[in-house]
Amino acid sequence: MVPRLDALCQIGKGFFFCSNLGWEQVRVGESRKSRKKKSAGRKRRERRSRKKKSGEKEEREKSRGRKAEEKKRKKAEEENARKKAEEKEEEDRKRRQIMGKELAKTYDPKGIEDRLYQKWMDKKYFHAEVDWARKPFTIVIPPPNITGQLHMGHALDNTMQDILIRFKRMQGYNALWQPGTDHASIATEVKIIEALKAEGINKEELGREGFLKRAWEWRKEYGGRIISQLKKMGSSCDWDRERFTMDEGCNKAVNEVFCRMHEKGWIYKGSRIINWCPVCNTSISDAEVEYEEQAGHFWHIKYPLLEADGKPSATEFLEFATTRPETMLGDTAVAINPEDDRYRHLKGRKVLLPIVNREIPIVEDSYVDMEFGTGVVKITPAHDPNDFEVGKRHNLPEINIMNDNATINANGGKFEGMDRYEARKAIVKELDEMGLLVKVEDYSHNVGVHDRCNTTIEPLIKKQWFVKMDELIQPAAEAVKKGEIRLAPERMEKTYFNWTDNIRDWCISRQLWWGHRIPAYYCTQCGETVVARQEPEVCPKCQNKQFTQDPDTLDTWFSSALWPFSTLGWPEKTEELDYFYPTDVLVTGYDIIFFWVIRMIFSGYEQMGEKPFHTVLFHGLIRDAQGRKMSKSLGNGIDPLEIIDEYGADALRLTLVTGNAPGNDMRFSYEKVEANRNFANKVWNASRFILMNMDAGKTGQADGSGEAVSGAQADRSGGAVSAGQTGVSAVEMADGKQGAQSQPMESLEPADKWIMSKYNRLVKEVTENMEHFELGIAVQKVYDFIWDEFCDWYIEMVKPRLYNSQDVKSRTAALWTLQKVLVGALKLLHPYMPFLTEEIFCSLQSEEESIMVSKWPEYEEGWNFAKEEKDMETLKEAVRGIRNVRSQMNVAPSRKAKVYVVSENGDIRQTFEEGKLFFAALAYASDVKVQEGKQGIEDDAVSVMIPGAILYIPFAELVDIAQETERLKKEAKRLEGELARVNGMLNNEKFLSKAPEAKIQEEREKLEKYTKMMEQVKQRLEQLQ
RNA sequence: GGGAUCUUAGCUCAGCUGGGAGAGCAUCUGCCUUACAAGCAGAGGGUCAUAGGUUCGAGCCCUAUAGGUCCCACCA
Repeated sequence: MVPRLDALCQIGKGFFFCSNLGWEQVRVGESRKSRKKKSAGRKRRERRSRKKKSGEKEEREKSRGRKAEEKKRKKAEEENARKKAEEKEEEDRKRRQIMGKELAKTYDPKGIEDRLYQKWMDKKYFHAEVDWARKPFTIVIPPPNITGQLHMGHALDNTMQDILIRFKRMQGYNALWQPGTDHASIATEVKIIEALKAEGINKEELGREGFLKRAWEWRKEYGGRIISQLKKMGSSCDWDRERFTMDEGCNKAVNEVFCRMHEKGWIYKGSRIINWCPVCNTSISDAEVEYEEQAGHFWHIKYPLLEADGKPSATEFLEFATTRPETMLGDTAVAINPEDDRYRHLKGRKVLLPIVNREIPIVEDSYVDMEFGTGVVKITPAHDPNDFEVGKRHNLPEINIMNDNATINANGGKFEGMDRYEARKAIVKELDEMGLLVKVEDYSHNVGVHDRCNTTIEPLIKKQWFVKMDELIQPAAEAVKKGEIRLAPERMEKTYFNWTDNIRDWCISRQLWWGHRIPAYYCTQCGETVVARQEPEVCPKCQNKQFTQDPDTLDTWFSSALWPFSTLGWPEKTEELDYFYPTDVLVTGYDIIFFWVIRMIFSGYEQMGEKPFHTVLFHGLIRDAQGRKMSKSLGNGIDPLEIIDEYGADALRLTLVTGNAPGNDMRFSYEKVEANRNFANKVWNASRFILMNMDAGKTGQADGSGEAVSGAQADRSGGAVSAGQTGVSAVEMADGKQGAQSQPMESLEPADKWIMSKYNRLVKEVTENMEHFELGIAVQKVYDFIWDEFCDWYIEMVKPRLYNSQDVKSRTAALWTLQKVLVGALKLLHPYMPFLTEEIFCSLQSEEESIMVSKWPEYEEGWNFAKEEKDMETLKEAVRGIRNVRSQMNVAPSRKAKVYVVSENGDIRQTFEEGKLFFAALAYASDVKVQEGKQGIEDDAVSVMIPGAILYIPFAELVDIAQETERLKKEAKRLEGELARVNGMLNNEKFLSKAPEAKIQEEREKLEKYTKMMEQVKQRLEQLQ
């Protein structure tokens, strides 16, 4: 039966509830209050219908945009200037439509994001050209795989890079973010093979040529996907410079490096034991092997000792245990520790390898651990890395018993053709029958698997190309030791040194087709190997003219290692290379320190003679809400694009970089994104408020869209007098375009100076944090400033001034400050939330065409106002105190009450006088009386203590004297505690003699403050009695 | 086996060089106050894993212990 309406079905991660209203998605495991749920559902419905409308509008806007584009092209040369103005006007108009009207009460990133990104692209803001007059700042992108889809890891990585690059760009650096993609040799090849399989084609049938053709087609089809996804994130990469690890230039770089290192003797071909993946049919490097705990068995086996007459003993055996009995086919010795007394008598004797019937020696090697098992080890040099070493030391033969697909080869005698696990069974069975199997234990051990396909790797001896590491690694280790390259967080250095100190030669050849072909050529006649940049013409040995190229390709990380300079044009001597290299910061996950970071560093030093970057900024993994790794197999991955679609790119970006220390893993949750989306909305609304008040002045004037003002505005601008005079932008004022108002300082009120002072310090701190790569801390400060200080306090303080059309000067100063601080805060926020900030910025002012190329705010000594800061804190404390008391007594905000401020301190009285207007509004006061004594105040008024003043609120019918006394006693107790603490410190001679003077002074001031307050409380208590 | 890291409010985590414990979410109370209910105002909630030590002073530095996570090496 086909489910109709109201059917519940599961698709992907979420449940979709199908009703005749449409589809609603409710996330699993979400616990919400039903009230909230309902309202959220309503909201969603509203949003949907809104979306629909704006979708239509978008279409209209788009087609309008297209027409404008065409016109633009025609008139381009002659009317450039005029058109620019027109464009701007059009943009402003659109924006006003969105922001000014009631329907835009919430920030909707849809439509805005794509439009702005297109604008940035059109204006070429991302593009960087060599310019010696300016300082460069360069980041090379960790090239995403062409097989890839954007996942949360990319999202984090690229957000961090974009934040840094936008920050530096605004600071005036010539910022280049060099983008590109990685051919990802094995990962891509595996995927193509899968795709071919689905078509019933196998790789060998297709042949190398055909396969590569397919691979390039693949690249064409999927290579661009992740790029377009990065654009959705807002990444400001210089797309004109996009590169690919297998493009012509990178190819050239790879060949050049290979040849140079070969000439130096640092690349060599040799027979070594390597990690072989029998499924991918290729060798892989040590770094590509992962260890997995697997339940297996421990087979205890004994080999008979050989008697003097060459016959196997029936009584003497050598017993040992193994996890891979099948490898016995390749055993060429049995080893004991030379110190082992138990086997002293066996030195020099031989054992008979059963089944194979091969005589093999007993060798002595300190590698054998006497404590472990029986202290006897079978030695299979061809199939175990340790045994290989032992074999080399004792000149043992290496017998390879396996084919490349992990079946037994001819050396395995009758087991030939069997799979390794089949052979294992058969051999164990046979040994058991021969009475040579002592016992079988369950055993859990680590098994090496290929990180790409999870196949158990097989150590094999193969001829492969290697990079000799011991010398190459030295400058790389030194660089970090000396601090020439800084790893952040610092602890990553230990991981780094762990690798440099234990480096082994790097196996770089892969038996794959998709990748850089090794530039080694073999003479078809004499077999001579020639490594050259191009195919040689004649064999230097036998003059033959025919060659075959080495069929192998290079490890994919070989080309990635050259990325910081190959993308800038190396090996050509380009100006870019001169100018942008060394790059500045590399941002990446700590999981590829070994794969990539170290290899870039030694390649940089070796090829360029210089570091590739001065700082590596590491980030952690993004986990799911339960703390699990996001993975395909678990199906717990969250698609960043879905998040962008629902909450906007800015909210996602902010989520990824806040509340998380550098290098630490992070749990991803929808709640966090939601909170940040809410912040975007907060910024949007604060801006909308300011914009409305600016526009209030302009309505009725030139602005044609003036009739669309909201009700709120209409109410306020009722007095047409003020309007025309106060419609002023911050930029206009700051630039002195408003005559006398060009010196706003004089007209600023204490509240204005307070927020300016706070803002000024914010600029300083945020800039410092960002320069130290403390991205999370920096944005947290901006967030707190905007929400807590600017919105919750300053905007509220200033409202009465904005609504009062009589005092033009005061209103103008408030507007100027609002705009100045908002624009500044938006700039600080821009690297994190580029879309939102750009959209608002362009609406707020008409001078600069984009926030992303505007100037980063600077700290200014002249904007510090210590006195105003202190005074405002006093007022805030008074407001909080009153709100607190009212809340405790359950007084509705609509019920205003008179407030008396009593203080003997003239300065404090003045502060309250000056702030009277907003103080009354914030403290729900019908009237504020500031006085020295307590004349006219009823005894039963509620009192609030702040340092230096007592506030009285006469709430006669509400006040319960007993309750009030109780409250004051509580306060007294709290103060008592504080006083005890401060006195404890100040009476401690050691503290006085050793603590810094500033700290002592601080405590003294506190003592004074608390003492005063204590007096006030006591006084008041007496009055109440 | 070697190393790193974490343990802070009910949950997720900040807390930079030691100087009176913070945020978001959740909870409770009151508010549709003319920017924002995706909001406003207020409140509750923590022996900063445990035990020692250094210091006038420790969430922060040192040592040990317990538990979690991760990396490296690898057990034949």
